[in-house]
Amino acid sequence: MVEGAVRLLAISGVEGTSFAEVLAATGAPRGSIYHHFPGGKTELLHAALDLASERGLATMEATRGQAPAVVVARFLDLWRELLNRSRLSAGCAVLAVTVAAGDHELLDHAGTIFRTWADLLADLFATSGMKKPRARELAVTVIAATEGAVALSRAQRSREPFDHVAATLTRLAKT
Amino acid sequence: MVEGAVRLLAISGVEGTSFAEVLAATGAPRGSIYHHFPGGKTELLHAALDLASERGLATMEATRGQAPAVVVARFLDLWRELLNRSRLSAGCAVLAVTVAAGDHELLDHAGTIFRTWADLLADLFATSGMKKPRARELAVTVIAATEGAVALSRAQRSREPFDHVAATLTRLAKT
DNA sequence: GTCTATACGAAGATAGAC
DNA sequence: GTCTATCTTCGTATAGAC
Repeated sequence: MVEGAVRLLAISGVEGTSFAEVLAATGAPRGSIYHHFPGGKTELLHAALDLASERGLATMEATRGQAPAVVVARFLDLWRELLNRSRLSAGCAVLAVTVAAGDHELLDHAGTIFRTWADLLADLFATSGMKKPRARELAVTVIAATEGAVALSRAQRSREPFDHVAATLTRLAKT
Repeated sequence: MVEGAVRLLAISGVEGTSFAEVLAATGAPRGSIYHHFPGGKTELLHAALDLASERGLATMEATRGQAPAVVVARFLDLWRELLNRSRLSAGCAVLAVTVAAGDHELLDHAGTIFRTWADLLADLFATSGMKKPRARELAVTVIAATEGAVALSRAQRSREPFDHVAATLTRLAKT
């Protein structure tokens, strides 16, 4: 169910992620929503954010010890695969929550996730010998540019924006 | 009223941009909504997108003839001012529509706007003598990275992400 | 735990008076 | 053109049976 919420967030945004849609997409039993999520939709969204966050972190962590260019390439792969699998119809669930922002705590949660991602990326870069200020700047840029690129590619139904950004980020990571 | 819709989109997203909110924020008369917008909320959102698009284009066009670094700096100023004025609570209205995506036509409209922005930016770069492939790649990267940076700064309630991205983009435009 | 039924409110949209 | 009132739909949330 949380899995379904992440998928729906990426495709339809927060308002498209209603219980009815989640149930229809996952086949989960209607009667047990408030048994598992006493906090209702807000709690479901928090759980979805945590799941999306975990996946990003795990993918990045798997590249520890490798060169910055490899780390960046793997990060880009993650999003390229999302675009390909969904045929350009899915974006980032965390960004969806950020932009919808019905609730300050949800916005904070999304902000914390972005920060955690940047912390990990910067750490991975620094582990490869990159100086810390530059590692942090590159980490933040990679995340921001990729998030924007995924959104643009989705809106334009073309991978052109993503590919241009990926090329630029790859170059940045190598120099 | 369209003006108010743009503001609300940037702050609260599509679901937060209800007629009630728009009216409360603008003082517009309730009875005339469907007189001016027979198409209802969808039409209002399209109008808001057009207004947001125009503003971006006008700001960029004003830098025609100047060096790429100046064009990029002015583009970044636009968004930095938005973050500052709103005390990090506003984002991009076009991105808000992109992510909410209740309607395919709205998504297409948002995509067209991003493409138009990129076309203009690339043209401005090329006018300064930059080779066309690089001009296009830089244009797309500037837009994607800036959109992502604004979203991240809003979520984290910190201008750090934006400032890092701005520094990187400024460097890219100079080389 | 999961079901059905239902209460409650919010938001989009319409009708008709002025 | 703008007003008030109202209708409908939908989504969240709750209650109580099984």
